[in-house]
Amino acid sequence: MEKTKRAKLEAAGWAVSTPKEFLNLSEEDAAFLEVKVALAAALRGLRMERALSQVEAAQRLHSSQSRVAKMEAADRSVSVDLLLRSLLRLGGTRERMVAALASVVSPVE
Amino acid sequence: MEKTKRAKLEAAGWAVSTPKEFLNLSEEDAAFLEVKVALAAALRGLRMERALSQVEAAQRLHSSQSRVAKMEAADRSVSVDLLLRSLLRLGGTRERMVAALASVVSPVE
DNA sequence: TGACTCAATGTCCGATTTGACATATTCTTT
DNA sequence: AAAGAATATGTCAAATCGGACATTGAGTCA
Repeated sequence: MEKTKRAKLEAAGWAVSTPKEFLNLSEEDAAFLEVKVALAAALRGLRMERALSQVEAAQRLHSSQSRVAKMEAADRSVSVDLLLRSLLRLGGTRERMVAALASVVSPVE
Repeated sequence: MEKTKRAKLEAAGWAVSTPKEFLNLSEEDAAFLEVKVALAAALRGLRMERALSQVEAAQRLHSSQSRVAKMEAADRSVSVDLLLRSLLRLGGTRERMVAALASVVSPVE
């Protein structure tokens, strides 16, 4: 959640806790979200390393700036498929993908 | 590729080689496919471990038997999102997901 | 301040995905 | 071999995704 939004909600009397609790996510959905967020972060990291603007990245991906922004924000309208494909197209290795996912590894049960 | 189809193609005089070459896949698309196939295999493995039929697995996933079959076959109509969510819902851990992906890890460049 | 670049967000609509159903194929057991 | 269970495959309508465009906001430089 964005800082301003969080502040507004709290000012309005809402107790804002974890995203999972706030959004009523099941354990599985939370885990899935974590994966998505990790991949989104990896994409941003890769783009930064390559010193590309979102516009330039979009060109290489045959996509648009807005979609790149949404990918990096792990937007609802972005699938893991798109994130993986984009990572690979930007030159990410399989190792890198796995490393990104490994960063969220922790027991589920 | 299915056995019968491959046989038919070869009978028709086609030299059938690797899926990548046969289908004209780019390096990225090939890598993406590998990931999908690995996740599909992991799903089947998990279902087997749990000793579930596809019908039973479908019930737990709020899906259908046919879709489970397609998931395990890494069908075109199945997204990585669906595979990941299904793995998690069947009780797969993040470790397991990562392990499945790690099995396809190899240099891209 | 104004012009400019980069990034974020909302919306549209064509394309893809998905649960469901029907049907076919394969496997197992007798 | 026949019957039944398990699995595979084709299709479709509804839901979701994704590229594109417009707009906004935030940061930078002259």
